[in-house]
Formats: sequence, structure tokens, C-alpha cells
Amino acid sequence: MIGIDTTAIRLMKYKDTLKKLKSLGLVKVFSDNLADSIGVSPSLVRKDFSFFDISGYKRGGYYIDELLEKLNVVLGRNTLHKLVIAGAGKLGLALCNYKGFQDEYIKILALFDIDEEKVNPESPIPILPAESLRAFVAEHRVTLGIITVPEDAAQRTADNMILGGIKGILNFTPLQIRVPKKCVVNTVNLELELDNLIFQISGKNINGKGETGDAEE
Amino acid sequence: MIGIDTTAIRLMKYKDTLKKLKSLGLVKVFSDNLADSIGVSPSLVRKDFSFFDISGYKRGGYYIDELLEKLNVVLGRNTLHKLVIAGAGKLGLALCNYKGFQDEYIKILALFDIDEEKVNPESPIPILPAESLRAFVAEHRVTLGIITVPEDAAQRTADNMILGGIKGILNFTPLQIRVPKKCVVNTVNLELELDNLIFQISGKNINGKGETGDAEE
DNA sequence: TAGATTGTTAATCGATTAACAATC
DNA sequence: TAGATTGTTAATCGATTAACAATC
Repeated sequence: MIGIDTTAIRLMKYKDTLKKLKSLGLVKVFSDNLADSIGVSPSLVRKDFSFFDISGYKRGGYYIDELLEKLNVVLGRNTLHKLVIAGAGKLGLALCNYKGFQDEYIKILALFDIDEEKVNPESPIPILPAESLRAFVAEHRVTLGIITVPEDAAQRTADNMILGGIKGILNFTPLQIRVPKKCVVNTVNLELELDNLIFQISGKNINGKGETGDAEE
Repeated sequence: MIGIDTTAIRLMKYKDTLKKLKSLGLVKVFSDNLADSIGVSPSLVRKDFSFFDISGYKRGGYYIDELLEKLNVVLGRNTLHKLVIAGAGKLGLALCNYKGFQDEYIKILALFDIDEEKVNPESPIPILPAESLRAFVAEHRVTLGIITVPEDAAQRTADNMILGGIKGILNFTPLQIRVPKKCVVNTVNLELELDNLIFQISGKNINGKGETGDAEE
């Protein structure tokens, strides 16, 4: 939620809608349709596409297949992304099996843990010793890493990932991780998500100053 | 990331900084200090506080203890919040043990699952059958729910939670859940977080149009 | 052709910052 | 008192929307 690019998120939502429209047999779509489906103005839809040099047909809208393909390119979904997870605790294992991460273009190669008891190279997705992280990443040219290790090991783990050649990190610790400019860290702070929920329901009960969510009647 | 109130997030960051300053022995803080620590202007810090009727002392800044207490009230951290988790899969169990959720003012009362094999009322945090969710929530006056069930059961689960009296839901399915206006749903879409990371590193490699993260050299 | 939709420029809106009077 | 910081109003900035010429 911090530093997240709102345009990219809209592109992903367009993609979702397009997939649903396609499954209904539709072939073309207008900026107006997409705008309605995700709750923005048609101008913004056109501007988003235009920004990424995706053009439609005056009077004819956009062809769904064509649009999907172009969005996939922009979103990086036309090449395979290799991924490792540091930390084979409950969260790491949960993410490893998370359905949303099973995708043609995402491959989870291994988990890593410092605890020898957890190491198991024979597991369907091997669990390897933490000290082999950097070499593994380098050898397999892994580009994405997920960090679910304890807070005090987070920065060290990130450093190793980056030395190995990882370009993007999804960080599940509440810590602010520092990386070189050429890399990206996105932090998912679950604690903050819960805090935020508590704030919102507290606000609703006490006075009108709490913010409204994405709820509807 | 969607519909999140940026002010509340800043308040939480102020709180974090304040706790750290306090642990260093500091007693007072100026809007300038807090602004630096979270990367906004001092005016915004003062405006945030002023919005919630938190006032300081001209020339004297703010007293850390006083500020922390007031922030806790605004953020709802002065009363106990009862919580249940629907779905005792890997993610549900991981969250149940998540350190960030262990807090004086948060109490996880139970998990619920439709799978009888998983049910275990004797577990430290009991795992109960899904059909008892609504009654349990009502009986214990639970106000917060976390949803980690499969997508197709998400809306039904949310409905039950709300019928039981839950006011805020943290939704881990990619589905848009509909709730009455008096309730709040925040969605943590892990799939989208990974997608977004992929977009960012793809953008960095292909052209200059990808967005930068919160990284630094 | 007439009508409809894109692509883009100008206008609006909201959030953040700068500036400054009040005052300790 | 003189100097420094708050609280708030005006200015700025960026993101979204409205409007419209181009054109299929």
C-alpha cells in the first residue's frame, strides 16, 4: 500500500475485466465499459492505454484479445519469472502453496530456511539451507524474492538476494528494507492492514472522522 | 492497497517513530522531527493532528506520551478487539500465529473451517466447524473477521460474519466482497502485490515507464 | 453522411506544501 | 524580549475528469 503505482493496479483490473468479458464471448470493448467496471472515468482508461502506447480504433473501441496481449506485455506477463522464498515458516509455506501465485509465468524454485530441521531438498518445492540462497539465486538467475524471515534477519536476507541478482523483493516484515536503486522492494505489512481496519471501525463508532472503505449497501 | 486511508497510515507511522523516540529517552517532539522521519512536510504532520483535535504547545512541540495516548485513542487501540479467522488452511494458521497480530488490544478467539479433519476445539486457539461461525461471533461479540477461505466461499462467509455482528473484515481472497455500508472490508490481494512487483521490474528493464518503488541507493 | 468513439488538451478536484500570524 | 514552533490559510502540485477535435 505504500509506494504502490496506482496506474499499474488499474491495468491489472482492466485485465481482470477483459478476461471476464472474453469468457462471455465479447470481442470488442469501449473505454466506457472498462471505466464502469472499475469505477473511473472513460478518459482515464484511454489515458492509461495511451500512456503505454496502446491504441484503439476510433468509433470501434478496442479488441479484447489485442488489448489483453498488450497489457500482458506491459505487465511483464509474457516472460517467465523465477521466484524464491526466504523463510520456510508458516507464512512462507502458505505463500508457496498460494493459488494466486500458481501461474504460467511465475515459477517458485525453492524456499530457504536457517533452521536445519526445516530443510528438505526432496520436497516438491525444495527447502534449502539459508546459506545457499545467494549462490542458488545466481546460478538459476532468479529475479524475484519473497521475504518472510524474522524482522532481524530481513535486511541481511535482502542483501543476499540482491547480491545473487534478484531485482524485486516482496517483503512481509514490517521493516523498511534498503536496496539499491536498480531494485524494487514492495512491503506487505499485514500488521498495518489490521491496524487500519481497527482504525476504520473505531472511527465509524466514535465519530464521523473515520474513513469509509470500499463497502456498499 | 485499494481504498486505504492514507491519513490513518501516517498516524500509524507517527506512532512507530514516537515509540522509538520514547525508547531513546526523548520526552518532546516537534512536527519537524516527525515530518523528517516519515518523509512528509511539517505542515502535514500538524494538519493531521489538528484534524483529530490533537494539539501541541506553541514553541514547545508535542509531549510524546501525551501524543501516543491520543493517537492510540484515534487508532482504536484503547479497547480490546475480538477477532476470528475463517479458514484454517495454511494462510489462516500462519496469520493466527503471526507476531504482528499479537497485541494487548487484539485477541484471536477462534478459527473456523468447513473441513472436519481440521476442526480441533482443544487447540490453544480452537478450530471450530464453519457452521458455528455466526453463533460464535454473536455470542462472543466479535467485531473483526479475517477471511482466508477459498474464493467461492468468501461472500457467504462474509455474510455470516456480518449477520453475527462483525464490523470489519480483512479479506485475503481476490474477490470483491460486498457488505452493508455500516461495515468495512479491506482486501489484501497477495496476487496483485506480486503482479505489481513483476510490473515494476519489467518496466525497469524494458523502458523508463515503469514506476520506482520505495527503494534507495 | 450522421453518429459514435478515440486520443488529447484544458479544467477540476483533492492532497500536500509553503507561508505566516498567533503565541509561548 | 527575541526566537521558535504551532495552527491555519493560501498556493502548489499531481491525478482525475470533462470537453472536444479528429476520424472511422
